[in-house]
Amino acid sequence: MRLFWANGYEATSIDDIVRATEVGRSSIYSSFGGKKALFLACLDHYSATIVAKALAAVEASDADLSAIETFFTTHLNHMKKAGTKQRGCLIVNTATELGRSDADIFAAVTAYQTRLRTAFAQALKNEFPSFKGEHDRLADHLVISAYGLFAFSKTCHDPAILRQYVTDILDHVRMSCPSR
Amino acid sequence: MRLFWANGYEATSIDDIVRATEVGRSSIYSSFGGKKALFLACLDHYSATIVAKALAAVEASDADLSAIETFFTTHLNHMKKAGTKQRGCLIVNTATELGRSDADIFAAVTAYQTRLRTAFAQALKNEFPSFKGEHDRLADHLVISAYGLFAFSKTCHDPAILRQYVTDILDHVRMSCPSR
DNA sequence: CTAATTATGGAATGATCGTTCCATTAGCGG
DNA sequence: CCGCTAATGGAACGATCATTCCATAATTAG
Repeated sequence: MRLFWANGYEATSIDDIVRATEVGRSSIYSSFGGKKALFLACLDHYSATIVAKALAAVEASDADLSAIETFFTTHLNHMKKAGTKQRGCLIVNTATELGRSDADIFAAVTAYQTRLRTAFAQALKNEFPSFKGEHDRLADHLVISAYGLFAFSKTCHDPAILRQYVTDILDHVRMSCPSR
Repeated sequence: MRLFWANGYEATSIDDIVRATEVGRSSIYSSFGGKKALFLACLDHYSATIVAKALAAVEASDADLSAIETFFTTHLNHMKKAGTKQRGCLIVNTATELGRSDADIFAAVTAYQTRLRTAFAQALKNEFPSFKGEHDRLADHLVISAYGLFAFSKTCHDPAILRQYVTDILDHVRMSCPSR
């Protein structure tokens, strides 16, 4: 998964994976069936581990705006630790690299988008119960902003710029809410 | 250029280019030297044509906020026309696919980022002359938002969502300015 | 018109791609 | 301990990758 995450789908070969792990080619093909199936399994595993951890607070039943803030700052910390070797987000990388060229991969990416959007929308509903009908719109805004943060961080990991962007997003959400 | 734009660097082979154009392999290698050099030339050409056209209003000496709006809505129209075959932005695609793995390509991507940021900052200075010191911060915000819009549009081209996002960004800029 | 130079189509090269095959090994029920 | 099934290491396959080479065609100079 780390190789796909760092280098992308096309740039990662089965040989790379065999070299990086202790498992042989035969085992990979008997377990997964092929490169695309292996990649789909990596997307699933990424969603079940990395995404699940990052979204844990947001997907909690009592999530509020601070949970959304946690989601973004969690990734800011990851980026700060990664230094010059930024991997961004595997799903966002996949979305921009492969787009809709493969139906199965596209479905996995869309599932991630929906998961993110749903979690954000629910947290916004908890935080701003009276803000009827605008939760989904704001959730979309947050999803696209997350895409921007991940894509941008692949080539610029200046913590000041990234942190400022997250602050701006959250300010924008607060400014859009009815309590102001 | 269109092939790199639509399919990415790794997924585009020299054979693909030979097949798609009327020019032979030999001519490509004698003119450019290799795949990477050809790709760098495509990045330059993209910047000189597509980016130049999209940024024309923003890079004008009298650019203001409406010029920035034009930049975003121009791309919204391109996306609407492209339908299900979204290419996004060649530079953003390159940034997320290759990141910092190649120094020359990274330099080209960084040049684009700087160009975008500088143009946005100047337009903001024209629009809000008294908004001292915050132009660069807002310009960074717009650059990352553009990245998000391009990356997101590769897998979701719902015009309503994309247009709403652009509207939200511009509202956010206006809300951040001192005239309110 | 001819000779020298440049440009180009297309075959050939070695490397690497994803995938398959097989011979060997390991695990295990009897 | 034996025989069977499952797992695995590694060679081999055809396809395709980026690149090079060469023989020919086009162009230009004299």
